[in-house]
Amino acid sequence: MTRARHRSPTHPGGILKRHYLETMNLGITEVAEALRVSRKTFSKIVNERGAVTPDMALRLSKAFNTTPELWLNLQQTYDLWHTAHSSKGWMAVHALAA
Amino acid sequence: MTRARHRSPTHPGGILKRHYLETMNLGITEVAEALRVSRKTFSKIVNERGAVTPDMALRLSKAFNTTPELWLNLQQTYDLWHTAHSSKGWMAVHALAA
DNA sequence: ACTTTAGTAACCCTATGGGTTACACTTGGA
DNA sequence: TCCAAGTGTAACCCATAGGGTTACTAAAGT
Repeated sequence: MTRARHRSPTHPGGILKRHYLETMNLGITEVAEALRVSRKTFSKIVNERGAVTPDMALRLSKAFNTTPELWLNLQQTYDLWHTAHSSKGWMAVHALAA
Repeated sequence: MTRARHRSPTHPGGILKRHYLETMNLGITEVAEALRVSRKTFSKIVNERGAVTPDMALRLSKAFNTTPELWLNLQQTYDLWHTAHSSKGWMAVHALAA
């Protein structure tokens, strides 16, 4: 089952900012051009105002030599936590299996 | 890195249909009501014409006593494969890290 | 003081999830 | 045979969200 967390999981933008941009001394404009996306699109993600889509995950994986799953998993964990804590319709669902 | 696959990964709808609905002898209408979503919404997913969202993953996890990650991972793998094979803009991205 | 880099707002377009209603098809039981 | 139930889906409506461009503002660095 979902491990209970008290605080929001890390947004992929935070990882990008701290573990990539700052560490490698890269700017948003620079990376956005390398990714072949608009500066706005990348800026939104880095500042945690946008989500990493499958297409963006593929771009990030090529740029930083990682797996696309790394970024999608971060995004998924983030999204799931926020959905679980902001909507409650799913709590009304009753089990069909034991 | 992404493991090369020749064929599309399984859509969560296929798992639902074969491993849950058919096995447990459940109908779409029945499950849709249990999930508290419209028949159409659930039908689209089962017939692989709709995606499992975080909210739906939570509903499915309660109904079938699984983790929401199970469903989201299936969807993610499916989406990633299709994005990688249908768009190619990401291939133009050049590495910023070795 | 000028240039570069960033954050962001405004606006447009497109895609998609989710709901309701309605129609056509299939199947099983009365 | 006839009807009800279950199912797939189309037509519509609404809201959200990603992505692009342009432009303005602010903060650094040269």
